[in-house]
Amino acid sequence: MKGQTKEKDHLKDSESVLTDIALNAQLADYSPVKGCMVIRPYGYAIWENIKAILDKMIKDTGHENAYFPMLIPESFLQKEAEHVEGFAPECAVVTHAGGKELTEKYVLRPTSETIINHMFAKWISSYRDLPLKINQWANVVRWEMRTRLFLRTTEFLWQEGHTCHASFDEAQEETLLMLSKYKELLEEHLAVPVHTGMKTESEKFAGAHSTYSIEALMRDGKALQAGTSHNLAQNFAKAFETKFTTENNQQDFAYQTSWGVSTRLIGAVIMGHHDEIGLILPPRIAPYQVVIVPILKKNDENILVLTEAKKIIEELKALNISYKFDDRDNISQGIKFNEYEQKGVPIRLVVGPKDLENGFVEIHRRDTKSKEKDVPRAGIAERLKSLLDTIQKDLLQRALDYRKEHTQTVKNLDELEDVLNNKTGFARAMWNGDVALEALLKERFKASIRCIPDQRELDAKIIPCIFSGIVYQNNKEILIAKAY
RNA sequence: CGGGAUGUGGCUCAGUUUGGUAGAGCGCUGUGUUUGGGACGCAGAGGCCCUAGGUUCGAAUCCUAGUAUCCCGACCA
Repeated sequence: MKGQTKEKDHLKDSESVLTDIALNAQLADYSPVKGCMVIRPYGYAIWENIKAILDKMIKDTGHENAYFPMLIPESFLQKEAEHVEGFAPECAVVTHAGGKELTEKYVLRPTSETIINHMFAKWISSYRDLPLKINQWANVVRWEMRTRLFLRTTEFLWQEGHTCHASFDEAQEETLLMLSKYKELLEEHLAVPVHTGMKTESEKFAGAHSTYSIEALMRDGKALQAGTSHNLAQNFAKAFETKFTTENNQQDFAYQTSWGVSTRLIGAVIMGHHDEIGLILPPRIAPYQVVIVPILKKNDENILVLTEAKKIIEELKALNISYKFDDRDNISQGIKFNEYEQKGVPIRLVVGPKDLENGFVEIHRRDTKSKEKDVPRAGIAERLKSLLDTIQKDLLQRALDYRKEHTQTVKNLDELEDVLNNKTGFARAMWNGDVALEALLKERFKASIRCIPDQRELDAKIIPCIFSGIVYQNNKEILIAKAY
């Protein structure tokens, strides 16, 4: 009892919500190395589910998986000026191996544009070799000063897509296509609504021509960049001489893209769906969608209960519902209930002797915390299947409603301050594009321009630039928020 | 890299002020009684007290240095 109260109080403290949920739900644990985490089986299962969905999307859009090495010659990073400047401070470097100091140092990949371009240059010679569309699932290392479980760890897992095209427009099309796939992944499967849009110069990827991102809103009112897609144009191709012969027998540099999402998505799910008890998982990525808890009594009734539970399991399997059957007899059901609630299992199905006698079972919905007794045993699998769909939809709707409540249009800095400090969430505004004013946002409000959204909602002829107060039709619409 | 906190059985911590050779709760093992929302009894196992020096007859405790992790800022997916 004491433990329960303590945990609940803990969760109210928003600063430790992420840590508490990740640890309590056994998604991850701290490693002996600063900033690194161990992804535990339950957390990794979520990643595997996300990975399976996205991997199919990637393949369905014509990409192939490959694997490039983790060690990159240090000189590679230096070939692209902006790139080295952006990544040098956060690179871990291998200086010794085989008991000797290395002549050329190796960088643990912070991202793979350089080594991949080195290979692309060898593989591409003609426009007939294009487009070349590669993806890899890998780990990367970025020596961040401050880390948080899932949201920012020293080593993390991700996928990075790298493509080469014969024209800028084709690369641009690819950049936006993958951005839209990310949006689909987040909204349809993780139930996390996102804004798509372009990053400002100061926020774009080091070495890119332009960067697009998906921006999600967490339940604490902060924004999270949940994925990025870059049009690299010819920046890396020029640095690595990734050239091809055109149809007209001219030499041209390849037009490239890169795009990635990481285990940060699990952080997005945690911070996007939770309550005072703990995690709430969307059914489509839950390691198990239903947990079956039998009520055991150490007598003949158990045989009935266990036999019936096994039958239900067969029915769930037939409908492709993933499940966990917890028949441990040394733990009371109360503890089990609490454990699976903290883990965010979408539905709990309780199978007990008294209910079964009357042909009933009991269902508990994690997202609404509602319990339904006397649910007919007959047709339970179909009932659960449709309930899972409902939960998936409701979670997205809940997040959409939350985002709507926490998005305001602001016309001046006072209104912005009110949103950032009191209402929290996104502020939608107009901006004249002045970089100095963007920097002021960070200094004065500790907020940033999350993106120039694709979905415009403001009228540039009416809403003035939030900094200058001037109305001008070429002002850009922006989304401002405090971010992770 | 600054600021703060903390390193004691698997976990959460007490003990440190005032040195005397280590405790509690939970968990774990066995066993019995329980069982429809966090049960209880009995019997057990389990600890280089972060590391290295120093002071002392004697250090978890005092001194010095180091180290690690967490939290808060500057940097970032």
